[in-house]
Amino acid sequence: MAKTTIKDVARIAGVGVGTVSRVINNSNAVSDETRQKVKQAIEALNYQPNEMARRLSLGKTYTVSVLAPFFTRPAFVQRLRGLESVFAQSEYDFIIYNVDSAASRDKYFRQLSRPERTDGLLIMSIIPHKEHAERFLGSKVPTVLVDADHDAFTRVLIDDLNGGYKATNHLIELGHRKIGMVSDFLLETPFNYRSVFQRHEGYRTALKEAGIPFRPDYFLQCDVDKDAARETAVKLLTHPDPPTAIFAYSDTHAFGVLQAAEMLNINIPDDLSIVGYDDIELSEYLHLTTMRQSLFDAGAHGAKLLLNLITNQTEIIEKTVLASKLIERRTTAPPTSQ
Amino acid sequence: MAKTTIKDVARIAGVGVGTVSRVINNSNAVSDETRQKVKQAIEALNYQPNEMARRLSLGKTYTVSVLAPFFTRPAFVQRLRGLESVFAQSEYDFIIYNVDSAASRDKYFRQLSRPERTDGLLIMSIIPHKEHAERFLGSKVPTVLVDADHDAFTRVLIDDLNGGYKATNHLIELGHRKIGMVSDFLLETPFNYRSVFQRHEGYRTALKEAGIPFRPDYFLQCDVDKDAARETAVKLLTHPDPPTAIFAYSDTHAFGVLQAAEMLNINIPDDLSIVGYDDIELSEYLHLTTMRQSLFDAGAHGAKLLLNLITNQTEIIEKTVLASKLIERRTTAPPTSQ
DNA sequence: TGACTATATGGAACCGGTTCCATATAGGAG
DNA sequence: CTCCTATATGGAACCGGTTCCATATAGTCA
Repeated sequence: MAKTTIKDVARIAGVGVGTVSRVINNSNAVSDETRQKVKQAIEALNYQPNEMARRLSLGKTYTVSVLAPFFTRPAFVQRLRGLESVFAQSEYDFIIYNVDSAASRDKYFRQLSRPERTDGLLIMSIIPHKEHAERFLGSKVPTVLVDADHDAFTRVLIDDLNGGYKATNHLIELGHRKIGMVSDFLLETPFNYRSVFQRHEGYRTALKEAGIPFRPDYFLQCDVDKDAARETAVKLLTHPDPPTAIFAYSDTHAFGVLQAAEMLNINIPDDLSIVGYDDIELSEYLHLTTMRQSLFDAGAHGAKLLLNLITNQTEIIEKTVLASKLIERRTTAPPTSQ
Repeated sequence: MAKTTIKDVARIAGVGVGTVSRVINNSNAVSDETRQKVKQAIEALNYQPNEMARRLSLGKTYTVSVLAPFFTRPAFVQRLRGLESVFAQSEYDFIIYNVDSAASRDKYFRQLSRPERTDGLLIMSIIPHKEHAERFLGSKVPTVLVDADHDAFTRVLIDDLNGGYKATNHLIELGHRKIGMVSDFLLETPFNYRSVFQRHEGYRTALKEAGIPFRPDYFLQCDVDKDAARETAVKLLTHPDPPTAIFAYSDTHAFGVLQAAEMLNINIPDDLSIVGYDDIELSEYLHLTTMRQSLFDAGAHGAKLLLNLITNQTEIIEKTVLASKLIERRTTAPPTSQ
């Protein structure tokens, strides 16, 4: 059986194509009688409109593009779940573009900053440069940032500054004075993680308030990768004057630190306290004290904002900041020695 | 600036639209001279063809649909990574449809079994019923199954039968005779996980070969959910005659069992051995002995098969079976008591 | 009853590509 | 030099919808 088109329906129902179209989009005035005829014809032919023709005609893509670096990392997956829960209810498909290099980022930014390519853009954890930002704003593609800050865009943020502060302060309140941080790279990333800066900033603010000087030798940077974090943590823990507590940029980093401690026979939490960040699923198993951020909510909220932007074409820029919360488990305790 | 179309390019280059189209699709014979003129015009106008118009005209969607239940579970995410690595290189977008109920499965199956809706279908861990299978085959939408078995489709499988066998046999070789299994639901799922049956089958075969009778009271079923698994494991471990070893359907199940053991002060691996399945990232941290399956490879291979099917329209049905491999860590040991 | 208005409907034009077909031109063979 | 063929190219028709515009019909009011 050949594809059935709107013409077939019109013929069977004995009406014009315009009328069929009106029935499908239940728009305007169509008499009940005609509506019935058309609906029966649609039923009889098992007709479904061709999506591509519809999109071309309407000048819409009914597609939302999600740009995410390393979308399979636990924190991203949680946010994706949030996105999915919203987009699945809408008439928009969402396509994930995995950004794993500056080159792929630029390629996707170039391709997707055209309204004829996508109806909306959701960018995760990548701060657009000046050049990119101008392109997006000029192109009028509705854009929402999640976990990336830029004044010109509607965005959903986690209060990483406060989160970094609270994590560090928790260690200080337990009595720690020698507090290291294992961070993601502060400068050398093509993705401009805003959260890296902010958590670092919060860490330093907490130290400062407590009158603890910042020690560059206590602040090490490495990739979001358990093995890299383990090696980095080994360096920190074999320091001649090692810290008694470590704030890790992510739970993944924290797991590397845990592994390093295990290798070096350092007892957790007696000889070393660890605070992570994210509260991914895994963290509960490992009893990791960590900062919980509502990743699912951040994703879901970002998706809602984007759909709203698409339908309402508003110029209003919204900034939502979600809080993180300390979840105390078993990797932090007052320092024993010293 | 208004959208630039192929007509604008034709006008600027002083040629017809047909010629521009030929240059874009670098097809057929176009003289070098003309080709240059057109390319310059494209460059000058920063022209990019409208994807929707192209798709309508070609009668293709350039879209591949991925159906996955619970796509954020670790095992699925790993497979998705594999898919992404292949599709990103191709000209196809891939759209993920999250199947979380029989209703959503049926809805997506109905929608997507039309060639005008999608160019290809990749179904994960869902075995199509007779009715669905017929629909797909009739519709001629190229379809590949990953982790789901059906004679009529090209598919990528893990050898779960052998995997279940090897996992159980490992416990038997260590000297265990009282071996329980914490499984996913064998019957009550709308998704027909093939792997559930197969691992169960492998488990029973290994027992049988060792002359150990199957005990229904040692075989418990629950969702792929750490908390559910914990509760189920508690039941098993507070049995009057508890098993000395447990084979868990998934690593997620295994973590629930680990938690239950911790709650009940049962020592791992001295008082209880545990084997999981999947070898997700988390498993290494927890030193879980488990069956590693190459999830990434399964996804990547499935994607390649699908692209191949789309371009070559072959009728040949391929069946690929990937092996699982025992990774021995620290949750298995010979039984101490009895 | 006639004029005017509101409602319902058919169908052409359009969205922006691709492709087929007709035609023009150049080059080669006889 | 003429005829034939291969190559290059322009442009109409088409993909399958939506929407605007023109028209027909029914209903309202004086």
